[in-house]
Amino acid sequence: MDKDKIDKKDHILDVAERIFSDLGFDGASTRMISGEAGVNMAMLNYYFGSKEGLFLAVFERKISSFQTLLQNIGNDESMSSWDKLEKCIDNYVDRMIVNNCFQKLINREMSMGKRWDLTDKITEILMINVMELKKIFEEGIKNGSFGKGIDPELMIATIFGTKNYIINAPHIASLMLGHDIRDEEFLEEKFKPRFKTYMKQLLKSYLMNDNDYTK
Amino acid sequence: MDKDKIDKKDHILDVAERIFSDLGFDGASTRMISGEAGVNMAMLNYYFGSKEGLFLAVFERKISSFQTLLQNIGNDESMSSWDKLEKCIDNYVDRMIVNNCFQKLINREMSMGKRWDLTDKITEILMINVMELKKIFEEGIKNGSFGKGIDPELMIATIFGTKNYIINAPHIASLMLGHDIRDEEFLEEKFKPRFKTYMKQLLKSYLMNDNDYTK
DNA sequence: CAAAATTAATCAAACGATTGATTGGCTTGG
DNA sequence: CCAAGCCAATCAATCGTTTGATTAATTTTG
Repeated sequence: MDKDKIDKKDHILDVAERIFSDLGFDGASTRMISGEAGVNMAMLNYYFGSKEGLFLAVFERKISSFQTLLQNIGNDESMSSWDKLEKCIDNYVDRMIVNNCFQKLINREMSMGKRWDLTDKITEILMINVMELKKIFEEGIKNGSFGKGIDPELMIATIFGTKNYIINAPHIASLMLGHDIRDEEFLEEKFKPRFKTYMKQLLKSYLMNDNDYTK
Repeated sequence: MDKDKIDKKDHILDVAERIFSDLGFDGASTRMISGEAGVNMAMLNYYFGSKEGLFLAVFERKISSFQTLLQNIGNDESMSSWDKLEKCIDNYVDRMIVNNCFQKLINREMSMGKRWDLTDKITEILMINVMELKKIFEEGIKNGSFGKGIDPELMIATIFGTKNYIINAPHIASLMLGHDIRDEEFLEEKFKPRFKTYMKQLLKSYLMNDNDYTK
């Protein structure tokens, strides 16, 4: 049956995603992935062409679920610029917890200079989110919701950067917060609300200033 | 001469630092490092014992140069809490540019779970900076300079996170800013001042609010 | 319908390349 | 001369990938 084939490919992708996330692209070996997935090594190349093809397949599957999610926030005419921004933040925070292994994987690969075709594809995807935010900021400036003196680009760096910092350095974050960040209950009940609140206050304070720098 | 030996070891460490930073531990090969350093491959093992030994040597050299560099601004009685924070930001931004290769290396290694002895060591170093900032924030809250409702821990995440985002994803950052972030002249003349200004305004807006959340 | 032909899926084995590490001998300064 | 510095050659291991054979499934044909 066709169903079985898809299930098997999906199972391979599940295993590959976990191993890639844990060990990175270089650290993960095709033998390990095939072994853990219970399939013959040659199947990886048979199905996905190459190790890199497998990695891309993992990536594409993951992001296809993202793509549509936040796409239409920006185009919603009924929301104010600030409401859109709030919605984006809620979205990012919720997703960052669920997919933190995968996010780590992306961040690691992005910081690596090599494998240009790969990073190009990742860049392409990430830039969608970036542009989405940028659009909201620029719209907000135009219609006067946000101060004229704000720096949209660096604000984006702050939004993603703060999120990534927590994800990439959970060891440090845990020490800082006085609680293991990987504890799911703590994450869900304490950290997520706190993080959302903080982010919104931080951005709001900055955005609602005119930040006039012509002292 | 002994001097020559030290110079050569140092040169190897220079090259190794750059290559490890660019390609990661797994991605960097001993042949590449030795080749680019212009020494025989066997010399790496002769000097440093192993690839991991070389990696550790890169770290220790860099860390030892850090140790002395960051002195406690926090204990200066003559500065206001805000002035201290400003000074810290200037410090971090300046340093981030100089050592961005190494910073990348640290961030990657921290996000990777393995090599615990190493991450423990890195954590120790990074926590010094974290605690320094935390002290300033808490002092500012206590003496009324900063609003009571602020979230010091997440602010720290924002400061380091924003910085790391630029460093780790220069490809994205460059696209965002419309200019290659690795262009040194642009970095020094345009980006650094802009980044400092943004950071200070962002933090100031947030800190000077009372952020009362009991709506 | 049944036999033959074709295609798809799977496997063990081996491929060439590259990895980090080691050897043994050559060179050289003290 | 002799230890330290150095290097070409080589090691076993592992890497991602390919192969050719085998089985299972599907389609075609008489």
